[in-house]
Amino acid sequence: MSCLTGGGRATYKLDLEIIKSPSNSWTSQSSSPSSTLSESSNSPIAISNRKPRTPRKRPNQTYNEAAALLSTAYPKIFNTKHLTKPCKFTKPHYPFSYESSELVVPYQIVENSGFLLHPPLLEKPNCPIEQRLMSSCDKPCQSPGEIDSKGSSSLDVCDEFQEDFDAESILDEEIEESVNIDSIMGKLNVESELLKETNFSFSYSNSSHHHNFGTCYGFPIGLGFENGCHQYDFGMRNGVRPLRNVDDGDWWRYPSVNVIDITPKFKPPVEKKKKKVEKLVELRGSEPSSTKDNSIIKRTNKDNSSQSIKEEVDVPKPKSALLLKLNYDTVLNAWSDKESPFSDDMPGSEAAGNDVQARLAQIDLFSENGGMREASVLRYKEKRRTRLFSKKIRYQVRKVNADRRPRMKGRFVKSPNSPERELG
DNA sequence: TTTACTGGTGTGAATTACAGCGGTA
DNA sequence: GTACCGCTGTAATTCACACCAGTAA
Repeated sequence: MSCLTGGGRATYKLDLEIIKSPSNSWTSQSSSPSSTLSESSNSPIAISNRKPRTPRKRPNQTYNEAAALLSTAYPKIFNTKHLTKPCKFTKPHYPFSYESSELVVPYQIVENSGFLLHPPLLEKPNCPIEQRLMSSCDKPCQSPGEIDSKGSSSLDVCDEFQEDFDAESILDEEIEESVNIDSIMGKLNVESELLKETNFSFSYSNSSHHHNFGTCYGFPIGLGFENGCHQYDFGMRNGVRPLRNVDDGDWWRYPSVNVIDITPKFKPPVEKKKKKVEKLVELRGSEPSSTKDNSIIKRTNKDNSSQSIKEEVDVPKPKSALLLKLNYDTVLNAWSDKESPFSDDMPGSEAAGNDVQARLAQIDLFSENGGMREASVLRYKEKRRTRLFSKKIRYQVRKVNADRRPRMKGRFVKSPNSPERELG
């Protein structure tokens, strides 16, 4: 290596290029077509008819360009000063993977979108459900890095990820927070009209909006659980999800239930052709009965009250007896006197952190009001508050010495004041 | 006397993005 | 002829780790 360094940096690089290229083959200095020439076997002068490859964009370049474009077009909304270095893309998780039991609902984009979720942008969308569905349905290939807020608000997630991203911690978070009952308790304002022919169209209506949506993965919704006068429908993970019966204030920040875990798994179709044939048959033969055969639950909520009127055309009866029974009133009562676990001030809050132990001591773990859960949440918060991601320096003096030590290409070299040199 | 530790850089493995190609409808 | 899809190969990028000398433990 040292013998190649004669002519300075440029020569050094050129020599390396020549060495790395196959012998007797002339490679152009442009980076792209080398493979084309090398493929042309023996002839040293091989002319390729292939169209030269277009310059490749760097990863995240498209993202950055889009961000710049958006900031140019809408400087008030997309502020480039919040544009942080995008995180490395992770493998997209496929929401309907049948083996997956992950508790993620991919409707929020966190990674690589720091500026997109920055507080100025977090305005209430005009069309709530559309917003959700667009992130889940209209993007068949999940944007990498999409994660679910899973128990924390959008703002929390945003801050969390801007501060530090730790998959293990997220896993811990999900485990420790366990089942998100709170999201299950949401009361629905969803009116779903399903299954016209083979398409599932989701519709939603409240006092001011009514939206229809097209096919979304083609999964029927209507699976739910009953409790007293309520019947709860579970939207599919990428479809319509339960909405809280709250005022329009923060509904879009709330987490949702992962329906995959409570939905009977069924196998994907084996053959596309067969499916198409069945589809045609169904279209031709069973149009009148399609609305009867499929579960359709109409739910209207005109007065926005908790007692939503239910028009049940045909009660869904899941074949498998996987039905979640939830004592809604009891859960509500249990949580009524507790503040939301997601509304705390996170890392910076020293007072809250110092208070954790005291609060833990006061919690009756075996009370019927969920003391175990509160303790678990507090432990988790304390753990998250005190976790370290940076390198821990155990000996500060060694750091000082290392900083003073001379280096050559990052490696320590003998200092001019070393005893050996003095002796020599 | 031995060993662990300290930080910046180089390097190879791993990962990701994407153009190009062939097959099919 | 065209569009779509899946596969393959390559370039670009990220990541983890070794390396080095001096010194405290």
